[in-house]
Amino acid sequence: MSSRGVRHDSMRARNLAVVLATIHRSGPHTRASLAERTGLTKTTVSSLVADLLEAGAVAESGAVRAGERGRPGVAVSLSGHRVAALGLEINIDYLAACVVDLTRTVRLRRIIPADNRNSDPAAILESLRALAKETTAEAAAAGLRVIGAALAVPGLVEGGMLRSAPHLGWRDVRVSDLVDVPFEIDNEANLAALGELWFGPRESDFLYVSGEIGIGAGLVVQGGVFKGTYGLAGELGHVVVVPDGPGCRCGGRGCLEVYAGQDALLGDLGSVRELVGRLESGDQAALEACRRAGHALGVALTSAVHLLDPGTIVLGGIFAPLFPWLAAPVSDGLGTRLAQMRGAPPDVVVSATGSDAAVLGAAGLVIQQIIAEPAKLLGL
Amino acid sequence: MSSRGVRHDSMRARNLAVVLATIHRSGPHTRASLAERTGLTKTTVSSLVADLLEAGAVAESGAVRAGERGRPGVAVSLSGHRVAALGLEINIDYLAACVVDLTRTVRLRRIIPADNRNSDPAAILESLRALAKETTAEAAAAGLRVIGAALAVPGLVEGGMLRSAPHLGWRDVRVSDLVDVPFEIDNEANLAALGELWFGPRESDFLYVSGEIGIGAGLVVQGGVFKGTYGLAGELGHVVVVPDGPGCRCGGRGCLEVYAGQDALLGDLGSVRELVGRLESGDQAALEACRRAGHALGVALTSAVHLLDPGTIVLGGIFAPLFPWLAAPVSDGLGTRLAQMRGAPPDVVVSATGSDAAVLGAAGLVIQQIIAEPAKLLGL
DNA sequence: ACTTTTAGTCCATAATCTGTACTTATCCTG
DNA sequence: CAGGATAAGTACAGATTATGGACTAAAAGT
Repeated sequence: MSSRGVRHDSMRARNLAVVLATIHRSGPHTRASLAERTGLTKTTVSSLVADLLEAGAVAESGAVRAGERGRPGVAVSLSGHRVAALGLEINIDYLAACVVDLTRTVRLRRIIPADNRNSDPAAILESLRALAKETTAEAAAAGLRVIGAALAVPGLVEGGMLRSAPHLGWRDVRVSDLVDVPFEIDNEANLAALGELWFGPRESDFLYVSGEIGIGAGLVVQGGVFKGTYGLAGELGHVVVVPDGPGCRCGGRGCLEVYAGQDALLGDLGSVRELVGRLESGDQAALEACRRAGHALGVALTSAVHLLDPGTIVLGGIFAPLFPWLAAPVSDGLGTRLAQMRGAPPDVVVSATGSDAAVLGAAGLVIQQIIAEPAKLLGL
Repeated sequence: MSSRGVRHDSMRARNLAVVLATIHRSGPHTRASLAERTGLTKTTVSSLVADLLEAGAVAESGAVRAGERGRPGVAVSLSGHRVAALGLEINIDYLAACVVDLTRTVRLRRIIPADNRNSDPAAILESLRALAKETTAEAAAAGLRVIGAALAVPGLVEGGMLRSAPHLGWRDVRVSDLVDVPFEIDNEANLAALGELWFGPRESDFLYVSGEIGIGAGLVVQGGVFKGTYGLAGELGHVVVVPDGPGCRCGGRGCLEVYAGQDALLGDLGSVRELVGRLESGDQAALEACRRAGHALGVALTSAVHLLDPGTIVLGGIFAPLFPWLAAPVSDGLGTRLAQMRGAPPDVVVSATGSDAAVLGAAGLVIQQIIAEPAKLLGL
């Protein structure tokens, strides 16, 4: 809770952020239109823009004629050529890194396949450090200064510490000294949801459903992920579908995960790719498995919609490739169950960012912080 | 989205709010301790406090000795003697009003019994206007200036307009000219949740469950109610308990409301009071009805906890008097279902504000706005 | 060429906060 | 009980930042 008073320097910091955020939200602006938008005077805006130019956050990009007459303004837009953010990801079977510039353009992408199940944290983190160093150097060669980084991990994060990552077999791992710029760590599902927000075609608030071995969900609202009191919100996989159904590893019964988790969907099959193959060739057992999962997903999402009221539902993770077969049963379930309560049920759409969502979200998180607090991160 | 720049006057407005909020959150402070807390200088704080004193928002209340030695400071605390807020409520069988001062002390309370089912909006609003006028006058007689009002209604509110209130039989009613101070209108369940926050013993975030004819819930997080994209969040009553259970008026099947709504609980009985009587005398049918409802509530709340992760669950509305019989089945259900996923399930407690929650929440909303923007509402 | 219009800058002024010095009030010590 | 130590609160000059009107710049229309 920010209970700090506003001093002169924080006033200026705030105004720098307001100007930068305005450019970020609604594209290139002239100083004059920025002044109108922000309610500041042209003089003040000029001075703020001068600082942002010097810091490399924005660039002038040619003349714009606003009305019919008069001197044309100079467009000021985000600069994609000076500062950048590093996104990192540790997952079950790979390490990934990406560099994203201020305009949210992906400038670099690296993936190292690896088997990280039940692995030694120290060794993996050493590889990740090397990857980060290499990627940062490559970015520097392209003229980009990496000024912040974030890491996505498949586990529960609390206070900058990885509390537990069951699939990696890690517990209470502190990740530090990974890079020599400000650094953050967050849950993969949360960051994937943000990746979809910033790198997908999303506009309004939505619920990102991430099917993996478990099923998670990230509610994106007002540009952030809703986390709950203990950071445990969004456990869609354990929403009750059948109150006295089969037992689940969580201790409950009839959870969504039992019906639509990766194990339930794949059955004897080895991979999602294999399942898609079967589905494409019309295999009845595979089609039936998808129908059942879709139905259960529809029931769980009905509860989620009543509680969270998201504008859109985005299916990601392994649900993305299965979307053609899941969409109908899910939408139908939502449609009939929600019919009377609201004009129309939320749209159910497929994730646009696919398996890159989490790394991109990590880099995007840093970009968002730069735009929210340019003075702090750009040293103004 | 506040994209306005900070000017000199908004800097001062913000600092007035910071000082007032600090006093509000952590009790009386001396100017010196306010300076330390807010990061402002003693000089600035003195000047801000002078303005707040003049506006009647705070009062000096005697000396405090902070350490062992030195000049004692003067305690500055919220003033309960100058400005106040008016809370109003329209419900099925009454109109209510209350006046609350800045310290959130209830100074006045009025209830007019009435049968408002399928009523004429104009007539009811006329009674309410009279009630508001009367109450404001009475407050004035006690030296309190009412500087804002809010109204709680049992229905869906959108953009300052009452879209629909099924139990009143109202649709698209615009409420205006009710009082001659800034005025707001909001949903009864939301305001009841806030009432519990501000007038009950709550500290952290919680989920307020309001049992009425339907079952609503308000998730209180960071001092506000989470509303969702279309303001429809918190419909706990239609969370799916049994996917192919009996049909519900919402179009779904097996919703919580079917098992734990007022109709399901009361059965042939006429009122909650009657049900409580039966329960107290050990009536088996009544006990069984409560057990069933409690079990269903436990299932629905399990889903809610997985999605929303509230720290505490507060049972209000008709669930409050039934709490002794509901608590065990609800807690047991949550406990077994949530066992593996988290250290402990959220506490399930009874509402402390009872049926006053909504009017109090309405008045509290205004108080909160005064504290959040003193410059605006106190004319500084 | 002259007017109109809009963009952007200059500079004196205004609003607000800061920092140091000062006054006030209390307790402690000898 | 005088003198010192300590802390609260105030006064005032100074620093920072935004404002507002005047000014310059660049384009279009006449």
